[in-house]
Amino acid sequence: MSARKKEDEAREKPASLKILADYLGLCPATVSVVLNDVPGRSIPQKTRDRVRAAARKFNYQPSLLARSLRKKRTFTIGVLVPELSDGYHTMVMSGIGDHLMREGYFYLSAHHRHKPDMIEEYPRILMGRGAEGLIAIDTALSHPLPLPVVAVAGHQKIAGVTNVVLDHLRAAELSLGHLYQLGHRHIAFMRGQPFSADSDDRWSSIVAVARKLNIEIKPDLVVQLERDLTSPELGYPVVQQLLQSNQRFTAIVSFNDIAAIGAIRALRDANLGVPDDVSVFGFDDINLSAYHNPRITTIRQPLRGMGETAARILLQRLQGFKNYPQELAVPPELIIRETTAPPGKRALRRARP
Amino acid sequence: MSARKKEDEAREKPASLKILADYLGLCPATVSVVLNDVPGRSIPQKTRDRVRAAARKFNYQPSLLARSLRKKRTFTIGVLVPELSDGYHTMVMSGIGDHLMREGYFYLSAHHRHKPDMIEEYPRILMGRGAEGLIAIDTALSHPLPLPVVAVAGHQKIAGVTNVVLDHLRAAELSLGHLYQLGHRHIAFMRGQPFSADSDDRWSSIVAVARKLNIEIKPDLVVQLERDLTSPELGYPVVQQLLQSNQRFTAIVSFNDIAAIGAIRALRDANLGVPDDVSVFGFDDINLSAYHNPRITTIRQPLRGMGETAARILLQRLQGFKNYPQELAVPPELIIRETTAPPGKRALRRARP
DNA sequence: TTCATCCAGACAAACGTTTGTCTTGTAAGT
DNA sequence: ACTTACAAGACAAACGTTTGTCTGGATGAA
Repeated sequence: MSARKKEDEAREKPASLKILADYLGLCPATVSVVLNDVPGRSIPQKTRDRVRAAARKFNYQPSLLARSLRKKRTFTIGVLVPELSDGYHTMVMSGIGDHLMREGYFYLSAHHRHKPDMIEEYPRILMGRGAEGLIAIDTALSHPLPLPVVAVAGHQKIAGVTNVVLDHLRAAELSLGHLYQLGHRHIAFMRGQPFSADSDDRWSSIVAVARKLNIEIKPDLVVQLERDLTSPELGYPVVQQLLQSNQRFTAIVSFNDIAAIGAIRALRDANLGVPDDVSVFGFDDINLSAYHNPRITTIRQPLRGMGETAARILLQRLQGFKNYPQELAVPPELIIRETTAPPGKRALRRARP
Repeated sequence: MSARKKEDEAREKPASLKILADYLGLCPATVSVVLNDVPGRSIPQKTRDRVRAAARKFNYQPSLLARSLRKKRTFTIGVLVPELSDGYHTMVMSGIGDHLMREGYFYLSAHHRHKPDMIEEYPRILMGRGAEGLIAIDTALSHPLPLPVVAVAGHQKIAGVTNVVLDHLRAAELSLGHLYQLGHRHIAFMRGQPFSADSDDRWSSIVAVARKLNIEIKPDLVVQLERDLTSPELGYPVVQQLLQSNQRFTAIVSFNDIAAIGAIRALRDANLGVPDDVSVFGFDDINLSAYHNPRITTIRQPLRGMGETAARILLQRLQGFKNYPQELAVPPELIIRETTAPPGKRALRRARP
């Protein structure tokens, strides 16, 4: 009986303020005042209780649409992301979502698959839907927008856009430093896809650090990722290509962990052991890197933390905080596992036929 | 100059219908009529052109808030999900997002981490925010809701909720059939966490198929996942526990691929080879299963397809389609890779000390 | 009694749209 | 010249809130 009643209530559409007011013999404004605890209004406690009881009884849920229209606050953020099923993006989104929901905001997400027309169109649509601010993950924004924007892994400096980025120089120091210390001098590199926001920064940092360490970057040992994939298949063919060049190398610096997994597989399929013959260095430290076989040595990006940071900055900006940073670099962390070791002999032997 | 102008426009907040109307010397209603191509209204082409030109000039973007309030359509869906960073959920969400955006809908997602009070609260909030329907992924809804709901991997039959589920019986036939055919008779099982919607269905299907195949399920060879994790750490300790029981088994049926990876690692750490000593059977076929070392034999759930199906059904229901199915089972697929092989000798030897 | 005060709540306008109805002005038909 | 008809657009109400102002009545003080 009581369960049945509860069920019925849950089935009903929430009542409007007017219905509630009619039922109570009050006017909608008064009901609104009570339910929102508007200060400076004198409503006797008895009436307040009646109103609250009725609200419960009718399962009243204010329409955020109407409220937003009136108050010009929606507590909604737009999130732009290239792809929903990718580990990097979802990790960042997870941090974003955590922080936003904790602060009472919701978010609309839109994925654009790096298509420029969508990247152009979605911010407008999201604004039309009341987004108060935007967070863009790995998205190549091209011009300023009339609302606060925070970009994660954005590489452009755009007015009004706060960039939350990894400290790529530090990351390159950690990765190349580690390999150098192990004794590697002949290192192959994988460059990220042109559409990926981090690609250029990460590459120029590597170039800078390699120069500092006196590591030569041979053009033949640099391969370029092209495909828009989120599976290890990404890294497989380029490493095959690398092997066919027959150049000597003892280590590969992969663009990310996913590609590193593909790289390891390509090496294995070519009968090369990791790390016995070739060391592989990942990037990101996704969930699975620690459980891959062999466990992947990598640079950890605090992805969830970057998402939270992005959300936090955006909310601060929404609250009128003016002196927001134009860029915020977060420090990477070196995670040494099993895919790196001192240079192997077979790879060298193989390179001198 | 032109670029500069374009930039300025992009910086401006979109103008309202009233501003446009004032500028044009028309009334807002007329402008609305033109921009929406309302049929049955006679507006001369000349005026139409003027209106459209002005809309472009002022970068007009209709407020979906206001429109929704008036039309009582928001083209917004609420998505309930336990966790944003999990591969299973994001894969399904990816399918959902694809279909919804293709059809001009946006979605608000909310993650609840399996907390009952949030699962109770969020649907209300999402409704308040104008969600026309809900998609719940792996979420234990407890009662009917006053709007169309589609559940992916939901295990309850609830009025008004369409369940999109995997055909678990078929999945069990495929997995156990495969192991049986290889010669396995002593099989260990991993049961999913109690809060995971699929756990019970999957288990009862396994029990049913095992009975049919005359495979005995020994209580000592059944371990229960408890922790709310999305990393392989999930499967590690339970397999250690299994090994300590010192019971003979030649194969493990894991609850999912993530846990299978943890299981493989636990076996390896106990000096047992996969599949030489013990076969491991996964579930889900996540991106990385094909690239894990060894490649994981598993059941593929068409996750993205399930997401798309869920979104499609929901949209059909929103369009007033009444004869929607109460449940829709999608067929799994057996993916044979490297973690299963005929029973190993060492595992048997080990079990008879 | 006569103000002034204050309480409780009503009233109205506004947010930005959409849509049904009404009004003008012009052109065509008789 | 007088309807009739239609084109072009104005007008108003509505969606569900919020918020500033206003009012009627009760209460208190002088």
